[in-house]
Amino acid sequence: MKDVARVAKVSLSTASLALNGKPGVTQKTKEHIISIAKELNYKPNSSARSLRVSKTKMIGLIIPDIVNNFYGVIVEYVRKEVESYGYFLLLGITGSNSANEEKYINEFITRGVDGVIYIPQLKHSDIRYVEQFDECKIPYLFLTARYEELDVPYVLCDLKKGFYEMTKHLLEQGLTEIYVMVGDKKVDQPYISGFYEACREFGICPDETVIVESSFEFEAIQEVADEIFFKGPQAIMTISDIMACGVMQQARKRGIRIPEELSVTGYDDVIYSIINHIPISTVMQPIKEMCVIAVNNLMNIMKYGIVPPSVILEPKLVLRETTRD
Amino acid sequence: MKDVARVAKVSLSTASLALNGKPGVTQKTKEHIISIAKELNYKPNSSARSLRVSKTKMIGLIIPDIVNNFYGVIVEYVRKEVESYGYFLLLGITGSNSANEEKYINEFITRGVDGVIYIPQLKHSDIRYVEQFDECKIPYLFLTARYEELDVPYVLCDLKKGFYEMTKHLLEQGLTEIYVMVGDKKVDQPYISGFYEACREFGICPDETVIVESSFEFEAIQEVADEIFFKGPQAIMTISDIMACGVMQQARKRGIRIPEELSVTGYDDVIYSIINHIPISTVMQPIKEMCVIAVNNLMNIMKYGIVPPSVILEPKLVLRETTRD
DNA sequence: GTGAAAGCGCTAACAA
DNA sequence: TTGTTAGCGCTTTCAC
Repeated sequence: MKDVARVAKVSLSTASLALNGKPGVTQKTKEHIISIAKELNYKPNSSARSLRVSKTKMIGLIIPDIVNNFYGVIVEYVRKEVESYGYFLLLGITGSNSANEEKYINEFITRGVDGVIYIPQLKHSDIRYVEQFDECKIPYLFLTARYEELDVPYVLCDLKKGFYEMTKHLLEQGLTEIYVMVGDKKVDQPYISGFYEACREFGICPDETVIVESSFEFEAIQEVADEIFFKGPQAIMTISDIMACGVMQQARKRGIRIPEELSVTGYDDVIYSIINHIPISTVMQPIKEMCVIAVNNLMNIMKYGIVPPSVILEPKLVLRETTRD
Repeated sequence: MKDVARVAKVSLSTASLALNGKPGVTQKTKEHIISIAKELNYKPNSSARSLRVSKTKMIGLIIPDIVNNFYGVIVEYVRKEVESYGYFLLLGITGSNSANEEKYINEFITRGVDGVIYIPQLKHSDIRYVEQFDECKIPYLFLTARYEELDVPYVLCDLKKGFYEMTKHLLEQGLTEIYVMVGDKKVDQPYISGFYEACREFGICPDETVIVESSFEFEAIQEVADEIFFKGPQAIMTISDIMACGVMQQARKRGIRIPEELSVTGYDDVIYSIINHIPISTVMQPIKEMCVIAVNNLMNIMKYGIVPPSVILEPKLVLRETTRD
């Protein structure tokens, strides 16, 4: 910038004002300076600017896993929204590992992000990590999750309700032998509650054995599916579209016809449910809306310090071909 | 840091040395300083450091699309590798849009990344954008692509060879009515060349009508598939696993049995080919290897200024259930 | 409307 | 081994 100022024969401060489009410079000198800057191929140094103004124009986003399409979509929407505000997105991918979550929290603080959108997988024991953001006065909010013990704004979709609706739909079709495949009974409690609530309304009360856990490894899903098949299920509900894919593949190996002999449902309504050879019935989370609201709310905290109310969005059934009509 | 130094009763520079683990400080004072820093919850300011040392410890990665699993996997491997060197990954997602590519090139320069890994989709007319990196002396290399007119190191997988092998495999099974679905005939020339080379070896020379273009929209793929079905194909080869999914879904709608009546092949060997109800035969790109080599090569340029030779890796056929044995 | 100068937090050369 | 100091590139207050 020094060079630009020198060549344009103005002072450093005038150059700065002009290049940042701030008032206090004649239209003519401004244009002159800008043209010189272009000529010299001037590129501002954002480290210097950040140091000076204590703002980096960066927003951090912490997600568990980028390979999963669900988070890929989130990244895309958050990025678009964040950039529309003139910010740049910094991505932290934790692999659902608490230590990594802490690592990225620190990384973001050190790099000086102006705000953070956080999809936590933090165990309750490690929850205090996030308070670092409070100490450093960095605005943040949770996306797709919340912790009752923490007074942090969040935006998420009502998982329990989605699972409740899907269960109800299956029950209404007269299906009773329903099994539920989850990742972790504790973590996935909302889905399980939704399931039991619907059952209760239909006057049935399946015991705990219908809830089965599986890791998210594709082979593991298939093995667990096999175990369920053994019990003669009429329907297998899962908590993610990719799980549903695993169940269906195994069903094919066993010659079980879908949906005639077995209904299978996913959750999230991401690409896996759409591209599968037999499109999968699932529960839609309004991902785009969640992301837009999250970014807008964060911006409000950043700009005006007002903390907007947390929001819980409605899920929606998407019935395709793995359930009967 | 000033506070840390004051509380520890040492000078700023001593604190700096200690906190950065540099020699020139007694073990004892060092530990003392570090403990004080922890107590005060000191977090270094990387803007200041970057400004001072003209290094940001950030690597930029430019990709076309994060929703696509192929790039998601790349991000994951590149991130892991980059972080093992103590760097932080900055992501630029262009949506295959030249203007966005330029935007991120500038963004990365302004933010001062120390190096860039670039998956370009740049039209040849816009190719000069990348020379900005040269002007700013920022090391960079291409991943999954190269431009003959540019003397920039690259690492990629031999697309032509992969398609050649798959075509040969199909031909060996006696299939002759083979159609090829590409995105853009120009861009996807390597695949097409591989196809024709294999055909030539088998003494056949299909005319140009067997090569059909489709956008990557899922509905578009299905429509194009329908058009091909009309011509009575024995096999449809595609250039991506997700395209193969689209073809297969449409085949199901038309009651065409796979692989008995129709062989379908994908490309890349990413998650879509694995989780599909009928697992898809495809061509594997050694993504992990590509990423590791790319990062290592970039580091070598950054550290020693030596430009390692570009590399072209071998693809591998992965035969699953959408082709006959 | 324009310029001079201070200082953001840190590192590194040099002095002690 | 430790301390003093200059300066990285930029913004912003204040004087002119």
